[in-house]
Amino acid sequence: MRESSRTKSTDKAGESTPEAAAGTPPRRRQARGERRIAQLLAAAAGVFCRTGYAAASTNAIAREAGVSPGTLYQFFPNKEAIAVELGGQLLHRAHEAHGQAFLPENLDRPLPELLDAVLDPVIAFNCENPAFWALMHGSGVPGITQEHDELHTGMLTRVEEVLRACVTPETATPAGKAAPTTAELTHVAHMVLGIVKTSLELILASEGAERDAYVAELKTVLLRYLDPMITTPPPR
Amino acid sequence: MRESSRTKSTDKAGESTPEAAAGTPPRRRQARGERRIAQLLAAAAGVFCRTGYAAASTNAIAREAGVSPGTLYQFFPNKEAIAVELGGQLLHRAHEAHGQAFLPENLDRPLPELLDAVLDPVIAFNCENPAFWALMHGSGVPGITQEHDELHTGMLTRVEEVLRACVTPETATPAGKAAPTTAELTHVAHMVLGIVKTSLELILASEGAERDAYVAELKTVLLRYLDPMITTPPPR
Amino acid sequence: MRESSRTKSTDKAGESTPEAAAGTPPRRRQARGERRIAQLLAAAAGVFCRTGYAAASTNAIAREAGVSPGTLYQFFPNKEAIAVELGGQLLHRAHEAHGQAFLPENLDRPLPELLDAVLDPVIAFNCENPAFWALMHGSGVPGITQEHDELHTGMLTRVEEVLRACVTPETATPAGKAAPTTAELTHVAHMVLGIVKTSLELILASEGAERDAYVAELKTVLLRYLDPMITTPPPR
Amino acid sequence: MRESSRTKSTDKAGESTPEAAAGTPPRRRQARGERRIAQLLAAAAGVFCRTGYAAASTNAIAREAGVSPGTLYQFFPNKEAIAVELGGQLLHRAHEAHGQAFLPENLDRPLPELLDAVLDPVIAFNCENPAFWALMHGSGVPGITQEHDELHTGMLTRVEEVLRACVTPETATPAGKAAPTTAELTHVAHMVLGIVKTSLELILASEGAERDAYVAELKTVLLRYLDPMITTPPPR
DNA sequence: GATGAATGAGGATTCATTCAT
DNA sequence: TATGAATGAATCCTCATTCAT
Repeated sequence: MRESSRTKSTDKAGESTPEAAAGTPPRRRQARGERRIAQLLAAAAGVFCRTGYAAASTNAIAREAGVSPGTLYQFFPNKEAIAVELGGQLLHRAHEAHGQAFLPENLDRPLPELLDAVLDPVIAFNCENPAFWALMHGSGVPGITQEHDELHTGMLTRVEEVLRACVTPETATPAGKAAPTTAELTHVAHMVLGIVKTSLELILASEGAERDAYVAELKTVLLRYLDPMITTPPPR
Repeated sequence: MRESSRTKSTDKAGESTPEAAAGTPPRRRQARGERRIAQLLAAAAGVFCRTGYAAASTNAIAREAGVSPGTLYQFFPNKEAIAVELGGQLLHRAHEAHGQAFLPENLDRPLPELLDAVLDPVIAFNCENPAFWALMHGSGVPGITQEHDELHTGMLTRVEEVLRACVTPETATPAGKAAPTTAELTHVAHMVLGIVKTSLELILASEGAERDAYVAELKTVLLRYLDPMITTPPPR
Repeated sequence: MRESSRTKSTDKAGESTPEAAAGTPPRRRQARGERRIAQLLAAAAGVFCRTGYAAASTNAIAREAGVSPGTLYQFFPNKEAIAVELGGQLLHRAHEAHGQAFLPENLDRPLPELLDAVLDPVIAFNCENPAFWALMHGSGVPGITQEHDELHTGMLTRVEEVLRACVTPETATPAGKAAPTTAELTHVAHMVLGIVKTSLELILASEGAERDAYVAELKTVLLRYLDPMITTPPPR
Repeated sequence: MRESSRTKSTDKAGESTPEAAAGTPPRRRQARGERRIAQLLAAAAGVFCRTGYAAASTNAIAREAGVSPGTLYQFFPNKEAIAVELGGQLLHRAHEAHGQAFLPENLDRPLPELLDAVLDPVIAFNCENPAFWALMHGSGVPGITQEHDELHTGMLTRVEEVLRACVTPETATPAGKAAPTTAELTHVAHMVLGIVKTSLELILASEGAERDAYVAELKTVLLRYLDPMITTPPPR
């Protein structure tokens, strides 16, 4: 009964139009639709942000976008699809943002710099996309949850990689440190992400100097937490 | 549109019953009411736990409690009031459970012991009252939020007090540490609570040895975070 | 997500009421509900009759019953359930009505009388329950369709039985008639039912003398159709 | 609320085109329009067949036709008009197909032959145009109903004519038969059409040998029904 | 107090129909 | 003409809340 599936035909083949003469470009229609979709997604982001996914009504989203409910349903088969699409876009941007955070060259830098390099893009992204937060936590939408879990797992993996790289077994023991097991590393990675997450909440909820203070505090926490288990890279 | 309003003042001062002599029926009435309320709150706890506050319907709560919706409304003016009351009770139990955590004598003990003393009851309480978690986070309801904020503020205050006690200005500077400002203390307290909260999520989501590992990890994080700003109490 | 399932608890245990004193009969509530259900089914019958199942709106049914849409949904989980319940009741009555039509003693009577005996109750039932018609044909509801198919198959079987009884092979050939095969009998039964069905439409659409005329015409058709293949029972 | 209204008078008188000289473009236009209409009607036939009239959406028809909804409304003022036009065309084809059935010379042939002559084209037509069936029965739309009634009345009239021709009063009484009144004739015609209709359902639902069996059965029914009231034409 | 029926506004979704391009 | 976006009323259904008994 569902029709589902986004429109977004994007087939700008041009010449394939039936009974079209020659140089008649029958696009431009898509453009309006594309704009509407962006508009609707922006509206959805706002509403999700303010009320959360569950409490957000499609009518409210349509109203926020300045269109009728029917128009919304011309582009999205249901409320969930809006969240999925928006989530997908945000996730994509998140991946991009995080991509530059985990550059290999960062691994050689001392922990404070590494934290800056990794955290700053993540924080910036979340500050610029507050809807990301609203959608990812407690949307209850399978599609979103799954994709978010993938993102989360990805970050977990990357954090673990960084940790593993910084806690090389051979250099681990001068001061009698025991190299952590894989399970321990995973726990640490979970804790790190959790700390980042909870700090992000504080950061997003504040602004200006206070926000900066929380950013600094987050870095302090992680620095103090991780420093003892890290083999400071020798000065090159 | 929202009604809010506290409910059921629960002030069973006892003396107010006019025809009270010994074990008379009138007492029965109130006792039955108390029982109903407890029944309803227990049901609400279960439903909130399973579905979250927003998705929980009053009818579902009434059904879970084995009573009719009308009966529910005999004791609570609206859905919000249930959450508020439940939150209040959980808060109360939380205070009871945590009460011993913040005993003044703990303040004199070294940080690791203090952390044990404070965190263990908190963790135990949360493990035993999962509804507490469900209610406090993501209810989005003004009434709840307020109640939760009170709890949160209370804990914040206590944490701040502990911190302030451990970081007394006069003893602060031997190693050249600058005494933190009130604002800084508040930030730290927020961070500490956030870390506890996020760790609690990991703890509640795991069990057995893994749960223990996360508990240990939480303590490690806080220890390393707070240790540098604490004036180690001199051995008595 | 659906709750489904009729209410109709009907548990008039009486004494089982919690905290009930003694002779307090806590029924009577059911009575109102039962009445409402009947009311709603009657309203549904009317609306289905006028507009057909698909075009009938639940709001229209509720309005016809003089209640709010919510009330309707207190008793029926969805539109389909109304049709199923109504269909079930009508089917039940239909079975009752048809039950007396196919009494064994009718088989010995001459064809005209047998036709009277069988058709009159069927016709009467359909005239008194026009909703039956509306629901059974083209409702598209699986539950209904299935039950109706069962009814139809039942009637088919009974007609076949009657035919088989009246066309006994041993007496079949005095005039050179060949005994029909089972497949042929089935075809005949289908035709007979089809003729009844189509005539019923004409009968239901007319009234008074015209209706009687169509009834007579139906019997004429069947008489002439079936007579040649029937072994007239010898006068007792 | 209903719009009704016939559509697309299709009066391509030809002369009305101003700039018509020979094979000029203007003609093209109309030709294209004709093609579009045919396309749309074919699509509508398919959709009506699959889902029935009520459940068929104009968007679905447009999609099936490979055009946009706007285009559809360029040729038909509303959904009803599509059904009416399609019904009209089918009716037209039906008339063409049936035309030979009611040829005057058939009236002189003995009933079995007459039945063959009349029924075979009707059956063939319905087997080849299943949409006809879907449209005519259960559309519930005034416009359709009217159109269908016209068709039905037309067939009724023809059947009545045939009957009247075969049951001429003057030749009616040799065996003591009373000439039927007009009202009686109408009833008989209705019954005949009903029998054909119901048999057609069985025929359309089966295939191969079974279908043939039902065709034969239909003819048997009608033969036995009508034979007694027909004055067998004397051999010329 | 307790019950279960009653309410009605509100939410998601559909679809015939219109409009700008 | 053709397109696809836009509309909005109408549909089914839910649920917090109230009411009669």
